[in-house]
Amino acid sequence: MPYRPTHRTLTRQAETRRRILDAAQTLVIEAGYRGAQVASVAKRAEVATGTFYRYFPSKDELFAEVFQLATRRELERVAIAAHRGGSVRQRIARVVEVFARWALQERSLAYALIAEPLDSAAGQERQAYRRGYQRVLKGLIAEAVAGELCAPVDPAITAAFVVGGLVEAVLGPLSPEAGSTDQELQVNTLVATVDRAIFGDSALEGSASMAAERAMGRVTDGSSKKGSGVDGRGSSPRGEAAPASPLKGIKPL
Amino acid sequence: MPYRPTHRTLTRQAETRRRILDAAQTLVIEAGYRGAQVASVAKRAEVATGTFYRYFPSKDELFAEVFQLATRRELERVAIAAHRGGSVRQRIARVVEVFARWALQERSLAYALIAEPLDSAAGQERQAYRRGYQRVLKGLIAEAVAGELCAPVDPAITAAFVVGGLVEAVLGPLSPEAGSTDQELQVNTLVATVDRAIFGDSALEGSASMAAERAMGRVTDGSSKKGSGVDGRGSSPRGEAAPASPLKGIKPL
DNA sequence: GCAAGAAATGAATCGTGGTTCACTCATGTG
DNA sequence: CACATGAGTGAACCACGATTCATTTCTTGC
Repeated sequence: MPYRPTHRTLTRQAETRRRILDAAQTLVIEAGYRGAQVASVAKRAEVATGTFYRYFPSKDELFAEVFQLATRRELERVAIAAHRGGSVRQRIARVVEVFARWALQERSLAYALIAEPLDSAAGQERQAYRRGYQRVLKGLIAEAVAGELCAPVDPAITAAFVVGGLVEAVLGPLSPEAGSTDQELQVNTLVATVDRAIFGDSALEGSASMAAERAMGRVTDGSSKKGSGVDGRGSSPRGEAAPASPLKGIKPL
Repeated sequence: MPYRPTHRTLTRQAETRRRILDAAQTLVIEAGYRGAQVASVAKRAEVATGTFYRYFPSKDELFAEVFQLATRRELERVAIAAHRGGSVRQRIARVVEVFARWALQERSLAYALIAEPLDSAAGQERQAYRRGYQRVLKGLIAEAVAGELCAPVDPAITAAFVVGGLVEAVLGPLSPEAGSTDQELQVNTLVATVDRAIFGDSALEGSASMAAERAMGRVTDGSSKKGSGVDGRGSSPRGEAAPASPLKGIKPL
């Protein structure tokens, strides 16, 4: 009975599998899901396209796994942030902080993971992050409502609102210039905004992450006028209170 | 010089053009952009595919126009809501209300217009709505900040946050069951949430739309416990304050 | 070294969907 | 009516990208 996979062989195969997964993730980060064709992934992993199908049944399966790995890793961090001690309010602030910091840091991956348009594909899998994140927030908000720490808002709707808001605010204009803004400041702004959306504007009590307090401190700081320098992109020179036609950029026709 | 288009001919051509546009919009509403291939549009408009290219240079151009028409129509309504009298706070509430009500009513169109993943295509055009809507809110928020009616938040970031939040909260789970929730209630909840996110939780003063006040009134209504019946989808039976693992639905692997 | 499989390969295949084009039909003009 | 020219047609074409498969190249056990 000639041939039976030996240890060395199995090891090499495992390595190949990992190489393909890595190549896929790298490509997603560099070029988005759209730029990650099977051919490119295979090339990057230094195998032939045919070999790819020896390790994965389809492209979808591959990316389902890629997204799952990244998603799981990140959701775990968020979950931890949600459970480490402190008041609900502090925990919410921490969760937002963890998310915002990660998204700003690993912008490309975060974008591919939760914001990039991908029609069919592993789209289902991809939504796991959003859903999971929403679930964490929903739990925290429900806890706050139950403890009468905030107005009796609907946890599900509010959680959805917050997640959508964060994603848009952080990843919305995925313009070329990435580090154009003071990250720290942006994170604090978002923490404060979420805090206000859920708890209103009474001052944050405890300590812990302090992020919210810091940002809100800026707020009561009489020196600031508005605009505050954080702009998301150096768009309009002034945050004019003027109407600013919403139809700009839309051809009259 | 034989032949020169007569009036009747020109009229018929204009009609054909409109038929194609209508067919395209209808298809987008019914099947999303993905289900709107040139062949389908042509068939629906009762012309041959070749004829289509006699009226539009490309599929992209067609949908750019389709999106533009819908976008412009809707943005105008929002802009009007933003300018009709009342305090800034009231106007913001009205803008949110107009948006939310429209999105809930014309769910499919709204989804295709601002939430459906569409990779390349007329994607640029499509973003016009989001951007325009953001611009309106940014203006209003800047006005509020200038008048010191709210904390000196960053108008751009806050506007992005609000738009993203609304889109997610209204169109996020575009599940089959559309009218599963009390629309009015959902609108009020959102108006209240946005109001809180921008102005904190002091009571809304004026009158006008009153939507926010109504929703906030519910809030101080001692009878409601939490959950409030509005859930976005009949997910978990109870909005348990418990952790609720965020990793649910993600295979261990 | 050698035969029996397994693994790797990449060119060919297939499906999808936008775009073209050779042709027919309709409509004006003299 | 006869002809010129635009309009309409739909089958063919093309690009792109996932998947397959006949062929070649290892691996293993003797």
